[in-house]
Amino acid sequence: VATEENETIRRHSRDDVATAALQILDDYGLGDLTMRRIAAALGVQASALYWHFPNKQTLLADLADRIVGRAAPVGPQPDWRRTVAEECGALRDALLAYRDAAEVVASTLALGIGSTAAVERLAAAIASGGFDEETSQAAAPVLLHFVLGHVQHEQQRMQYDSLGIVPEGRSVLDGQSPSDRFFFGVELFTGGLELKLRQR
Amino acid sequence: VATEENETIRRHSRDDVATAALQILDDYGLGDLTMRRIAAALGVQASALYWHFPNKQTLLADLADRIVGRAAPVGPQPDWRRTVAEECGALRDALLAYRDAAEVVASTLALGIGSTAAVERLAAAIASGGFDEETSQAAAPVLLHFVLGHVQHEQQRMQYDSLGIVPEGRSVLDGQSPSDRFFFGVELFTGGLELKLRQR
DNA sequence: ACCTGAACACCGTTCAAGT
DNA sequence: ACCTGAACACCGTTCAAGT
Repeated sequence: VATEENETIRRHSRDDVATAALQILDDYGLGDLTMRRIAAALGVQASALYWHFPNKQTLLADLADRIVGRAAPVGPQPDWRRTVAEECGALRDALLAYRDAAEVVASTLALGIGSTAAVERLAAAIASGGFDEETSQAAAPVLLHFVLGHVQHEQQRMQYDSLGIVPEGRSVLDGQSPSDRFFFGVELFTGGLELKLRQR
Repeated sequence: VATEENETIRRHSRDDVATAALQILDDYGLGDLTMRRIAAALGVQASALYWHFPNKQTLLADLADRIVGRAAPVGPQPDWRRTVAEECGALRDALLAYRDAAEVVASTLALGIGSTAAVERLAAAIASGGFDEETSQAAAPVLLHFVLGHVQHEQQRMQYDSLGIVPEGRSVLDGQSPSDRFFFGVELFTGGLELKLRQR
């Protein structure tokens, strides 16, 4: 007879739900990421998800954590500005790995839920330049806002492009790649910090 | 007998709808800004709104334009960095004037709808520092992303505070006001540009 | 020119009940 | 421990029809 440790009667775990949600996010975008759709992908009723997550917001925060958590570790760099740039690049790559990821992370950040892993990594990178805690802690969110805003735009553009829509040929900027523009923005930040350093 | 130029039979204009929506946004927040609620405020069916706006997204874009359009003009300043800071401050004030305004503007910006007024003002301010078109055009969105991200956080905090929720005492930053932190971020940007200028 | 009424195709969430 | 089924209270949007 079947015993209670029979693994085959196991249904879904919290992890299964998050994985299915991440898949839907990447395949269909945030607009199609509904509780009903996630449930359907798991062959389950929407109400079943509420055993694993108290609400959709919490699920989204979990997805945001997973996305940011996949950011590659950054090794030692020649200087602190390079460290910050590499850290931002790693975060950007992690966001670009999932459709609408920047929007997901930005919204959970704005709601004050979700982990502080991203800001902390950036703060640590800045602090490696010899800045005091106060400066690092103040500068990190500034950087993060830029990164999220920039990638959000990039991903929006990707959407348009995949739909064949070409909105307004922006003459001047066409010469630079999104990646170039991104690191230009990062350099503006580190440049500002550099100046602060020199003025001491 | 009544003639067709009788003004009293006039119902609502596009402007009335936007004004009512702006009022609801400020009083109840973006989450409660539904087509049905706007219609109710005007004493009208939700479907009536679709005579004035093709969809909700367009309405939101219009609200974003109105909010940004209310930003105070900035007079001549002692130097370009001050000009940029004042311009950012004016934009911030305009956003702080309406509840959830930063989120409204950010979302329409991300969607690629809505006017480019905000970026253009910032680009002009930067260009006043003697930067070429390419640099100004690349730097302006960077700044805007920061401004929107920052104010979004401020407004989120205001929400929490009004609900009596106090999320995690952030020891280090408590000494600085949101306004201080904002202008610190702006200075990081202009500092980075300043450095670029000196290196030429 | 501006609006109604009714409908369509959805949402997130709750909760008693099942296994 | 995990899920069903049914319901609740909503959404945005369409469209024929009214005045």
